[in-house]
Amino acid sequence: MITAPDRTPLPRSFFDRPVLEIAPDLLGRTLVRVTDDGPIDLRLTEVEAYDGPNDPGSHAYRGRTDRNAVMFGPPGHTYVYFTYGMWHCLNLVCGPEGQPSGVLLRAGEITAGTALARAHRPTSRKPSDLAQGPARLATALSVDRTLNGADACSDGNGPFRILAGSPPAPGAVRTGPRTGVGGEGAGHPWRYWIDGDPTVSPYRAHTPRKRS
DNA sequence: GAGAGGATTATCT
DNA sequence: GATAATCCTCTCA
Repeated sequence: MITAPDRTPLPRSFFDRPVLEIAPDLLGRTLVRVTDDGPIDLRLTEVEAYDGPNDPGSHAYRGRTDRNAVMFGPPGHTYVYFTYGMWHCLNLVCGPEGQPSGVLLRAGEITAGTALARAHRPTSRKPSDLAQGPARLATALSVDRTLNGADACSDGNGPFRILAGSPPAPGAVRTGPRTGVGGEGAGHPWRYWIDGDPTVSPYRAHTPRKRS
């Protein structure tokens, strides 16, 4: 007897907690991206926490700017930023309003709407790499800056919904240093993933770019 | 299979 | 002007 995953949407109160509680609790949940062409379901397998003003790796560490303003807003909204001249990354704003914390969605498994996701990412070679990495995830879900600040907890027709899903067994959740963050911020084990999941992006140590 | 390096632009100092 | 919460392609084994 297989029980269907819980498709109850998570309430906004889920995100109104300390970000270090929320991040591991998001693993195994299902993010539904509603596009004009149909919904795509993504089961989250890897996330990273960014703890606002206390976190040198956070975009909000140096205070509020036009780009990161959404992180200072109410929880349960999306924060989308553009990086490396080519890619978008998708975050969820956490914690009480005024405290700029967020969770970067690093990787996941497409569980429905696979054809749509493949259309967004035609270079993908196998199902497990459709959303293997933060920029790939955003590309597969057709996320760009027009979705910055979208409500992920709306019960109506919003572009996002997050379902309760099926959280992994506590022992299956691993933590470790974050990717791509150097300096003091590298010391915090604020990256969370589901152990052994093939969609988790491979760890790469922080490598400063060489000068040409 | 694994490692190195180029791509490309918004944002901040 | 430098940097960035990265990905893709090419090269070599």
